[in-house]
Amino acid sequence: MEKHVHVINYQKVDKIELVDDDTNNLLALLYKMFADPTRLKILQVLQNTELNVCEIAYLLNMTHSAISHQLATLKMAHLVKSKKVGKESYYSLDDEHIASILSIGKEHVLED
Amino acid sequence: MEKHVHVINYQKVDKIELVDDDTNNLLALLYKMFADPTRLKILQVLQNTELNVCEIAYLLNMTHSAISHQLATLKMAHLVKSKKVGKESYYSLDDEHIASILSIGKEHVLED
DNA sequence: TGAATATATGAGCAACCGCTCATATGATAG
DNA sequence: CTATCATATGAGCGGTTGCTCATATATTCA
Repeated sequence: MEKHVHVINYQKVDKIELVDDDTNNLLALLYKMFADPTRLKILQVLQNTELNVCEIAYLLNMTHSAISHQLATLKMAHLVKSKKVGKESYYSLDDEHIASILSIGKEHVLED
Repeated sequence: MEKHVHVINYQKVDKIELVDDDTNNLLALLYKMFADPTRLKILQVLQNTELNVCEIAYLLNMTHSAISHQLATLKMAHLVKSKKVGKESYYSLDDEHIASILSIGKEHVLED
């Protein structure tokens, strides 16, 4: 870290409170789930209805393996949940904030 | 892509419309800006007031270079803007959706 | 002009990420 | 049981990212 005297307005700056690091890392982890086109598409198609791995792979035109990996990631982040029905696993959204986050993002993207 | 016959409910699935890829990639790019703890902190401190590079580096306890790089990234994504005042560059938020996205994320993180 | 300060920027590197491929697990049907 | 299908999972590889370090640019002041 540098040791110079800098142009810092301490009166202004020292009033600013930072979110604690743990919360911040969790936040970053959450947004990271939305930061990949594949995961975004998965979350989008699950907004309509629950789907199994085959159906998602078919919709996104990707391998089952790739989809399964991403679903595991999304599940760890508590954004989707799954239920077994026979051989298939049906996935659905597990968070009521997902739709809000997606729609605010879309507002930003579409207004340029 | 696999060639098997899968358990796909086409009646259900073929009704689902995907967002076009360009929009989707832009969306992912936007969320990527929130997916890093350093950038998150920068956006958080700028919610209070405009700040120069030194002030942000001081608040986050990081080098000026690291902060400057991240600010350039955030500027490219149109999330912050800057104005020159003498030797200093003052950065501020450049998007009214940032606060919304941050607060919804916080709701998700804090309710576990 | 020259020194000092504030910021920007390029190169480089370790760590991470998203895919593929191979393989394992688990369920159902014969 | 065995074969098959659906999914899960581990290893590994190429591309990306976020930092550091060195350097460049820009502004102010003596």
